[in-house]
Amino acid sequence: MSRPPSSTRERLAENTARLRRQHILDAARRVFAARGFHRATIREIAAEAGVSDGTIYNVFEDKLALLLALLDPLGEAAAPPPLPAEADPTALLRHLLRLRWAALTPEMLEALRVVLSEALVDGWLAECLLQRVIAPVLAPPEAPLPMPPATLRILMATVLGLVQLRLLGEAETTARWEEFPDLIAAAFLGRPDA
Amino acid sequence: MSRPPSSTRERLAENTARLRRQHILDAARRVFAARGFHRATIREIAAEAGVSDGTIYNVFEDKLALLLALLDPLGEAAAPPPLPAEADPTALLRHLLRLRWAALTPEMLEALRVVLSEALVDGWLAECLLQRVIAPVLAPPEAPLPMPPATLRILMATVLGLVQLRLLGEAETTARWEEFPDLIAAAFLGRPDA
Amino acid sequence: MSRPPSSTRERLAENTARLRRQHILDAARRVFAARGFHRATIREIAAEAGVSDGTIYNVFEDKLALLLALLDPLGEAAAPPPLPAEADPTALLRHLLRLRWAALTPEMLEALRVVLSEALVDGWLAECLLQRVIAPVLAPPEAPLPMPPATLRILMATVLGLVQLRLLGEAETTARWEEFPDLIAAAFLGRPDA
Amino acid sequence: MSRPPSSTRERLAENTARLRRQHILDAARRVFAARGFHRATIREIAAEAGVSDGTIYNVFEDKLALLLALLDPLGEAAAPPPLPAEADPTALLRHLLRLRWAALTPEMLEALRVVLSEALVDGWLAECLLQRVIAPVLAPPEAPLPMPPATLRILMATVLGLVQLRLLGEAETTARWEEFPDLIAAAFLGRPDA
DNA sequence: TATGAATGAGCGTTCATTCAT
DNA sequence: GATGAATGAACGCTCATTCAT
Repeated sequence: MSRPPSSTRERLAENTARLRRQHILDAARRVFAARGFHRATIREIAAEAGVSDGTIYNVFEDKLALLLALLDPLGEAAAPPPLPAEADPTALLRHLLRLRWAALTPEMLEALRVVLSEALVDGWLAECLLQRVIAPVLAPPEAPLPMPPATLRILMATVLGLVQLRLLGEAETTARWEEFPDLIAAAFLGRPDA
Repeated sequence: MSRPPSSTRERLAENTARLRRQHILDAARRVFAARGFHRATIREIAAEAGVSDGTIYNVFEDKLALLLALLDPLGEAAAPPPLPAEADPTALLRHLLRLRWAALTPEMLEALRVVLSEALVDGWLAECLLQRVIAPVLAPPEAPLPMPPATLRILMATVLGLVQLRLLGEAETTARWEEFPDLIAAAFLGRPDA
Repeated sequence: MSRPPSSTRERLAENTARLRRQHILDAARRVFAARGFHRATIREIAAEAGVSDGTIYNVFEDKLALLLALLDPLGEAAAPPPLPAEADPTALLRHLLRLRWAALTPEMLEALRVVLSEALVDGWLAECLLQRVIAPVLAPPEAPLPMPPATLRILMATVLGLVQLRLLGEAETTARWEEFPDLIAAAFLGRPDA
Repeated sequence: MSRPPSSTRERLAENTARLRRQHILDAARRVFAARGFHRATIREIAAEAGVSDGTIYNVFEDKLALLLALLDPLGEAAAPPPLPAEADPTALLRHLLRLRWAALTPEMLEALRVVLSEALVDGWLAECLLQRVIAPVLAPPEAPLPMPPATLRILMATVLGLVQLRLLGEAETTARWEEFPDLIAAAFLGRPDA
């Protein structure tokens, strides 16, 4: 009855579906971050996304699936991009930290807020978080900066803890957020002049 | 039945009340830690404490008040005990960290689990946590180890992040938990040969 | 603070609980019979019973438990009372059928309506119905009237079918309801003068 | 693309429509029988029929119309076929019952399962069932076997009750299903020596 | 005409809180 | 005080039905 050949039509529908999915997911991330996983209601998320309750269930299995879907971009952020051939370990660490910092967009922080919150009291989600987000950082396929496991944990903990302080709204942490990559690198390896 | 309450009886009643309050609070901490604040029900907590639902409301305003009450021992732990007159900054930092570690009893970790989880998504609780627990550490009345604010945040974040990793069940962090005070001190100030 | 010793108080509470349970069950039977199991809502039943939704769940596990509880009086009705020492098989059969008929009170018919309706499309409920209601009739501990199994089924089916016709509102069946015990007995064994 | 519809094409389309209708109805019967009217979803029926949800609504008004449509073949089965000129009433009754039994195909039993289930709790459907299926049996245009109305009800009830016992899964009834026409005839009219 | 995503009313159920005893 | 049954608002989720394509 209409012109477009099925493959075009199909691709259009697929695209629409992907957009709708992302649209709902964005709404979920915002509402979850603002209210927490349990206080957020499906109706709120649906309203934020401009769809009806039922539509969410056409795309996601249930409320928990919305939360799990927020993990995906977190995992992708763990992939180490470029990789400069730096000689100086401090400069290399600083570079790596800046990359991490660049990945910590407001959206990412919103997602982390709710995922961390829930993972603290949900063992299964904690495991997902560890395997899909934290493990790739702790054991990268080709670590450019060799480091003993415990030190790696300490470094990871520092980043994680600063994210936490910022999410809690600690004033100084928020105000000087951009300085931390350099400061951490200096605190850990640096101070050649100290 | 008898009117004139003796002071002994009053003191007894007061003691009983305090005990009951602590008893309920212990139960709340355990149940909150095991199930999370929202999944935990007043009924579960009452059962764990061996009292009836209504009794909890004789002692606490509402469910949130139970959570807030868990903050108190956290705040007390921030008070810096003894204080040795150490000359070596690394040894001093190590000592301070060991004190923190000693304060992180299983009960404290249980309380942190639920308080951190909820504070991430409840601004008001986050503020309470910052003022009553984190601020005392970040700006101790008499800092024995002078440190710029940002560095203090980094140190705090490292501890907080390790607590988080442990609460998430990260294997290596849990296994080597006791080593971290020394490792952190070494990572931050150590390297006498660097 | 009050007079009645605990055993009296307990007995009172127990009695109240039993009454409330029966009250809710009566309401459920009426609403289920009028609307069917699935169309009936917990809210309707609660309103009919004059309690709130939640109260029903203090007494019954879930909606299905209300339906299952309707089976109990049906099972009790199967117990064969007195037992006259009749010589004439037709008279004995007539007597047994009259007993069955007497058990088919309006309340019993309401319960049968919804239980039969649901058992037809729910294998598990059908099994419950067979074991708890139908089996005791088909294989009574001491059958006063020896009968081959197939004949017993036919007799049972006749009763069941008449109940069904009446529940469907078949006019003639409803109008002459009271005559059926005698008519069935005559049709099966009787006609000494035919 | 071409306007003038040939009568052949029209007939083809009509045939297709009839086939699709029957196809959907078969699927509905199977799904209704397996899950019950209310538990069955339009989506399940559509999947079973291999069409989409919307297509069902092109053919049937709504979900209830699917159930009503299941009544039609039940009514047709009531039409008395051949009719042998038997002299012996028992043989005649046996013959009639065998005809009924032959009509009780698995498909017919599936339809009866859901129609009886729903008619028990839906007065309007019960009326349809009585008028279109039961009445033709109770008052056949030319009754070959004269019988008083109450006896006719008893006979009908016996058949209906056996169908019910079988649908409930009563083991003996299912196992000896084929014997019942003869057994009923014998029980009602038999016993030449009585 | 066939499709299947969108809709949203309405369901069963939970649980913090109250209050008569 | 202590109790625990009663409450009812609010939740996650379902699914008959519609309608743009």
